[in-house]
Amino acid sequence: MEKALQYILEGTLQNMARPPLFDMSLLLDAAVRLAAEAGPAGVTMSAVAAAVGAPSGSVYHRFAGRPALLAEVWLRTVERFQEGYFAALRSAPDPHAAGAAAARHIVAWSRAHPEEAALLLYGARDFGRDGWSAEHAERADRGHRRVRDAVGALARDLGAHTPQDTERVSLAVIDVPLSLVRRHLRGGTELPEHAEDLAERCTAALLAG
Amino acid sequence: MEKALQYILEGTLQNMARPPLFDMSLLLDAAVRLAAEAGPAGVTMSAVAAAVGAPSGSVYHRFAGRPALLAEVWLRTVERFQEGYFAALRSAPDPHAAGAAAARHIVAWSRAHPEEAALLLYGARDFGRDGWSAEHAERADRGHRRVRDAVGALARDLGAHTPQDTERVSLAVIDVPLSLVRRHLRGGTELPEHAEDLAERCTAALLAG
DNA sequence: CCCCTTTTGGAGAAGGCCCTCCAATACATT
DNA sequence: AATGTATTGGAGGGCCTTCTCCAAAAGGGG
Repeated sequence: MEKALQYILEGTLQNMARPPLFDMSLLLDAAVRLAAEAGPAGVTMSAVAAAVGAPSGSVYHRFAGRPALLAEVWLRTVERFQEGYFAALRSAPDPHAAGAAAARHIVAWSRAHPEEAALLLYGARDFGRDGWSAEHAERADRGHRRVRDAVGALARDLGAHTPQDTERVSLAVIDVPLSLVRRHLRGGTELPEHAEDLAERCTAALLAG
Repeated sequence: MEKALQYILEGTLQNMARPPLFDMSLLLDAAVRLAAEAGPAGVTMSAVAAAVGAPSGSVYHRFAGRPALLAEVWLRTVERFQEGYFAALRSAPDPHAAGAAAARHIVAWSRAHPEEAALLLYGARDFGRDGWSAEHAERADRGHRRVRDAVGALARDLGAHTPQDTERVSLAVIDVPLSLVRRHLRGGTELPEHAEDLAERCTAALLAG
């Protein structure tokens, strides 16, 4: 009865069907693992299937093709990250405090989700963005705009006037913390305990200077 | 006669042979172009051959295989970049001035060599470093150590004591300027005129703070 | 117990890529 | 002109990947 309700909510009226053994999130989890290990090139349809023990048909049942799979794994990761990132950016009325929270969030989230963070260090282009469907491209654009607007608002709160000022704020609250993460993830070492402190300090220096 | 001298200097004694139509640097140039367009995955042996109109045999005559080609294109690019980078780091006795020069060099070099700069935004791992020969791995290690030592020396001149201080200096003179380049190269826009100024300013803020 | 639907399980075609191999070639020297 | 050598030019095998297709399976609802 509860299952039925769930199916109705999802739009599946009529009769019930065989429950999935390999659902979308399971396949995406495997794709994340593969991408973290060997980069986007390692995310092949057959590798994902093999990673979860599924036949290739099941992968194609969930995703229209490799471009769709790459788009979904990239977008899910970015959107999961952004969820907390926007919250951090709005966590304080003082823009300096908000910037510090944003910087800490990037480092803390990457420490908690190292494999997904490894994905963020690539770009949508590396995940075949040029071949994505219009819907996937639109999702990516929407996320991109949201970040741009949020950082732009922060820059205004900080008294930024020129495009250079805005770019400096972007570097401070996005690129510098990400660089810190990249430095350790690429080096194979874990993020040290003080990484959040260092990120916050660098961000503050950039916002001030 | 001059050719003979050149051959002798290169160690080719004995008889002269057919001059190459597709030499190593020509093939590497094509590989750089391909990597800038489609990432390391786009650098296939057949794509490089097709890009210069050579038969695949000529590519294999120069490179033992795809891992060797990827290693050479990566190492040549990194070493070309480092050449000027070390000079900039040593261009002034004052460490703040040296850091500023280093930051400006990263941006200026990337503007002058956008395709090679696009390579630098990846990592050796993306170019298959795990499968490189011992010689190629050693070349990569040597370059890595030289950078580490040079930045470490700069950090000492700046009075850095803790590992965090050194890491902050690395961020200032390497990662922040690179992030600025990445931001524009990935966005498809050219580096603006003021990019060097912005990089220098950000680096100075990080070195101070 | 039967029905309906989704999902599984896997075979196989098509195409791309890595790499090998070898005869033909072109050229500086003698 | 003859020689010796590095290089070209390209055919082809083996492997991996993407993608299609379809019969069999599985399970909730009537």
